[in-house]
Amino acid sequence: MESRCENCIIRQFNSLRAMSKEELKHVSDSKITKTVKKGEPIFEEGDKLNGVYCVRNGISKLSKLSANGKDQIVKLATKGEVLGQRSVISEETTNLSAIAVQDMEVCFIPKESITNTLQKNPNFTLEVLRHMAHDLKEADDVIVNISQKTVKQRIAEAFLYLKNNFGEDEEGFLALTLSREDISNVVGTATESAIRIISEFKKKGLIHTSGKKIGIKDERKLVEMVEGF
Amino acid sequence: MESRCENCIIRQFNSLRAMSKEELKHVSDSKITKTVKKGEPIFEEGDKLNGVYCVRNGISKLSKLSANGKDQIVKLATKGEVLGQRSVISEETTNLSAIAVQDMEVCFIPKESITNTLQKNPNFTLEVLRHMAHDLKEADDVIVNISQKTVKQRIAEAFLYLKNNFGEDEEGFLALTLSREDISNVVGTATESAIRIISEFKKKGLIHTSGKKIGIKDERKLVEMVEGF
DNA sequence: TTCCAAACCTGACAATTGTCATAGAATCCC
DNA sequence: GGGATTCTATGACAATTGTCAGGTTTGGAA
Repeated sequence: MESRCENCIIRQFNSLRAMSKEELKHVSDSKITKTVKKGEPIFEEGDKLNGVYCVRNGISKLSKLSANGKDQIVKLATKGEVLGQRSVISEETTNLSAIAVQDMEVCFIPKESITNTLQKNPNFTLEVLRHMAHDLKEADDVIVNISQKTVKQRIAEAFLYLKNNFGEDEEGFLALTLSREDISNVVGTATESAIRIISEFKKKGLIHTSGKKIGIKDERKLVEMVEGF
Repeated sequence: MESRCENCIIRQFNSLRAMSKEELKHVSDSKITKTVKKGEPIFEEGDKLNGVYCVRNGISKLSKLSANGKDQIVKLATKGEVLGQRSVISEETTNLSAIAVQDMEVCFIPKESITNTLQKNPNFTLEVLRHMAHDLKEADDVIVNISQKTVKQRIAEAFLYLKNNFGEDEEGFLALTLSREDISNVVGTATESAIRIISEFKKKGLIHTSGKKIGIKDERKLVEMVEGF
């Protein structure tokens, strides 16, 4: 894999593309590439982050622990996304945990590179701002969905989301396989409820499964369900 | 009321404080002060915004309509907050409606003043970024609360939030009086459920009411309830 | 003041969802 | 390969929440 940020394609997908050559060079010299195995944390809620993590490969769940001991998954981050930005910008401990749901490769970028650039390069700052504006809009959508839709609708929506964002494998299964527990943590429900609804979808022919893997069979009906029919 | 932005105290509470004198002068020359009566919209979901609105007085609810016809209130904005920033920054139509829940006075600032400054003044951009980072963190908290807490807990939490953020009047009632429907739209539940729970709280001596007005009587028990006792 | 519409409230019931208990299936590790 | 552990699955039940269908109160306009 390319080890210089200047040549890293991933950069095209995130705010780092607004950095100047010299800034990138500096980032590249100070960055550390890490591998994170499935199930391992990149960072955990409450950590003080000394930098951000640029995802080169794999997928991470960003979650927050609630008082009753359940995790709520707030976002799934993939190739090209930068984790920990918010924490570094507001100089607070992070409010979310980032845990790999697949083996990952990430680049740790010390916060100095980021904060320096934020102060000097308005284009970069603006680019980061645009990304955050987008995230905030998505968060608003999540709020409305969770509060106004039934668990059934939210699960149907989650499957469609997984298909649209992470695609399918050759056999027609969702490329990103989440445990039943993770699925329930995405939609904000009990694991048993999620399992039950998955069984129901299977019986109705909306999806097919093989072990943990889930494939979408009748996308149209799923869409209708999300919309409330 | 002071009509020049340079002298407006409100500015101290938001990102406008990072503007230079000349930038502020420009904003002040192009701004338009408007009054908005209770119940009237400042803008509505889907509108293309040509600027942002700086709240000088009063309170606005930011809400999003769901497929089933119910509004979900995502945030309550008060004096000093700037509405519509996200939409202007990402150059998209707004995803939220802003409706006054009290009579308001707002300053409309054309987007050119904002976008120009965003490109030229990194301090301003960084300041806006910090605010948005904060909003995003709050949105994450809302997601976790809504999905992991019961309606009862969320209503208790809403009352505490209203007290902490908007205070109480001389008689000990919450300074911001919301309709029962608005309360239910904040916590994401049916209006009847909200009313029922409010009655229950009253019976248990946690709150007292007078018409629409609600006052907190036993803050400690409300806090315990939110935490799950 | 009086009337009307909107907001508030309550009951009854049904649907949804969570909890607990238990069992089978898959996976990991030695 | 076998045993332990984790994940998946299902049933039974209870709790929560939503819906519908009335009432009552309140507030504002004529």
